[in-house]
Amino acid sequence: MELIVSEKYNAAERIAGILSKDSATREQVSGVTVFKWGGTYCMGLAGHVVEVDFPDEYNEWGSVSPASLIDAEVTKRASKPDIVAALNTLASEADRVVIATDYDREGELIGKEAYDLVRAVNDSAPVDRVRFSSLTGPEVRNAFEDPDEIDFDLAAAGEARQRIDLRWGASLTRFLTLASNQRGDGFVSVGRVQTPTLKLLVDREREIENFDPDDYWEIYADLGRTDEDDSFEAQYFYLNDQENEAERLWDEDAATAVYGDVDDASEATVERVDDRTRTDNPPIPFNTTEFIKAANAIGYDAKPAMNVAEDLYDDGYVTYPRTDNTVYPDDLDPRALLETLSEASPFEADAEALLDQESISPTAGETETTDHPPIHPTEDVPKKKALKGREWEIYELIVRRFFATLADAATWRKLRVDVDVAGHSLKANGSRLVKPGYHAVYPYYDTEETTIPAVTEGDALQIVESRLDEKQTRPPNRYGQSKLVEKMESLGLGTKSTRHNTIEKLYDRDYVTGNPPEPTELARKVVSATEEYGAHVASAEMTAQLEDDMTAIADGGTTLDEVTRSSREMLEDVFEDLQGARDEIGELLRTEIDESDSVGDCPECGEPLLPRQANSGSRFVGCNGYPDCEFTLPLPNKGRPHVLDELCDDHGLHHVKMIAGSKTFVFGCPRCQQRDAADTDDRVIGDCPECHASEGGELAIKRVHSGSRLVGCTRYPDCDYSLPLPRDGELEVTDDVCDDHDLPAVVIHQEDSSPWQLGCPICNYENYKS
DNA sequence: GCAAGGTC
Repeated sequence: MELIVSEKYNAAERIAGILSKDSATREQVSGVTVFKWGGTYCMGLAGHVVEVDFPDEYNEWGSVSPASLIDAEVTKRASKPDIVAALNTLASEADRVVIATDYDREGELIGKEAYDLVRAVNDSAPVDRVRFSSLTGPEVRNAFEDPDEIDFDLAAAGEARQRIDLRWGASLTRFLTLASNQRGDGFVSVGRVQTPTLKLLVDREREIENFDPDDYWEIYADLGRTDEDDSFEAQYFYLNDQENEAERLWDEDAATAVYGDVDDASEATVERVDDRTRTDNPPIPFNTTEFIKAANAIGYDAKPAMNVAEDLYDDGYVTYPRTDNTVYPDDLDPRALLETLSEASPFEADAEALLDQESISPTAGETETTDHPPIHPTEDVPKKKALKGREWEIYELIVRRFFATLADAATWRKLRVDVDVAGHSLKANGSRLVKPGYHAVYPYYDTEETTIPAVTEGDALQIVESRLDEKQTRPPNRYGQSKLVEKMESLGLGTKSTRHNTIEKLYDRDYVTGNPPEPTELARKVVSATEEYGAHVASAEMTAQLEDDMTAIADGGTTLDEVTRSSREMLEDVFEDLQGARDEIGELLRTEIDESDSVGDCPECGEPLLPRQANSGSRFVGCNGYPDCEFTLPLPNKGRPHVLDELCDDHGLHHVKMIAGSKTFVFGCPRCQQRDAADTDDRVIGDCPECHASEGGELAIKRVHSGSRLVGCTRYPDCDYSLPLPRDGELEVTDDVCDDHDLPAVVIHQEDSSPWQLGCPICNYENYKS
């Protein structure tokens, strides 16, 4: 039996289809769907199915020093047990195995991991490697006709990255977390990619804060021939020391002097008219970064944009969305694809217009890779109704980008008019789109025109109005998500598959808030601490050096052991500095965490109250003075607590929100909640329909630990009969008793709305269910 | 409870 192993399910399906001429059938092996034809099985992995980790005895953060991770053994364990089990089952029976993972470094490593799993159960079957850069018939058949071997050096390069990232990330994260006394999920996370990315944001924020604005002046005049309708705006300019044109005047006296002359004048003379055309070339094909950039421009954040693209890929409508490639492969036939799209609404007209062009020659970017093509639509075109609104919007963007890369260039007419006013020069620029070219099929760019009337040299124009604008230089903008992705790419931080996830991680770790992402106090402190004591991990240089080392390993110039050894020596040096400054670092991180996360002051000792998590997992608000002060307040266990700005009038404490995806809710003031929970304590309203007859259980209104309310049996947990109640609003139990269930009607009084007649809790629940 | 990289 022969076994083919690919990187993912979709690729396995395609390979099986191509090699079996669509005769392959599906089969379940250890709960995994695989493909079978003749004597061949083909299965897909899910990327890495094993992951690096330290042995179990290193799991205990409290009893193992972070520095001991520097020399700890790094092992591999199955992270996708069912897929590993399926691979084991098939590999043990195989006479030959073919590794068909993606054609890139990480694919080589994933293939080598599969090889190791195969060898563990089968030491004799030959293991070949095939490489193809697109999942098309000719490419795939060619690769299988001429198989190659696994490149163990290339895989070792990937393994070096895994080990170095784990050792640096885990040891430093534990060190900073323990030094700052963080518990629960409030850990202080550090890594080769996330920390330099965070530093980009923090550095920019520092620039913005330290920015010292300068005053400057600009002078404008509205010029016209006969009436104001015809007027256009011209701006004063001069040649500076470097003989370049400049518009900004830095000296107020000079500005006022020039403005005085312009304001006094009544006429301008046209000195020069420059009329030229400019070619506006169509954009390059979508790689992941270009796609995220374009999706950003129509309102999608990086991660949601990728999620939608991945869904479209899974449905077969677009090609693989994680790619660095900006050059269409030779086997893509744009004309054939256009013809398919020309039969699909609403693309008919645009596709046909492109087919009518004299020639169809796609644009190309600078990066050409071997793993996947640029993102483009497939031959399988969905109907608009078959997609959700967001999916269609992204799908249309991808289709139109494909169109744009095949379309002709646009042409702009650029008109520049220079005039003289009292010996000063002013200029006006007009632009008109004379040939829309690719803009006709790709309407996402700004094509606003500025018209200026036709004037000729020597014309005299009236000065309708003039202005002296006082302005100030402005700090740079924060990085938006797409700018950040671009910046990460240019620095080599992360990969096409991870950059959007890294940004998401910064939000999860409370390092950034808002959009564009703004670094929090904690983020600044973490960056400061790592810059000072663990410099290497805060700098993009670490990645650059790792890339060089990986290239050397792949080329055989050095070895995995050599590279990881010298990396460990560096990490040891970092830890020598860190250990000496442990208290300082702890103090630095702790004070800031207190300020940004504090619920308020402890009523018993005045220290800050902080959201905490006990070792049991239960959440509470605890006093920073612990163990000297043991004051606590309960919190729900569902979700992560987030301290809001809003303050409680009664207790002066901040309201707390519990972040739990779609179940996110505002818990409110923890002290009020504790008081209300005590007030509503088990008000009995009737008999339990489940167990009153046999055990005497009664129904009572309860507020449970999570903060929500319910009607439940007093014999809980022996009887778990319960009925839901709304979380918010004051509860009134009326004298109105339900004939069917012998329970009183309940009314909910909410602020800003009329009372909600809930009625008998059982009737209410039955209505709600139906 | 740690990283980054795959993919779902």
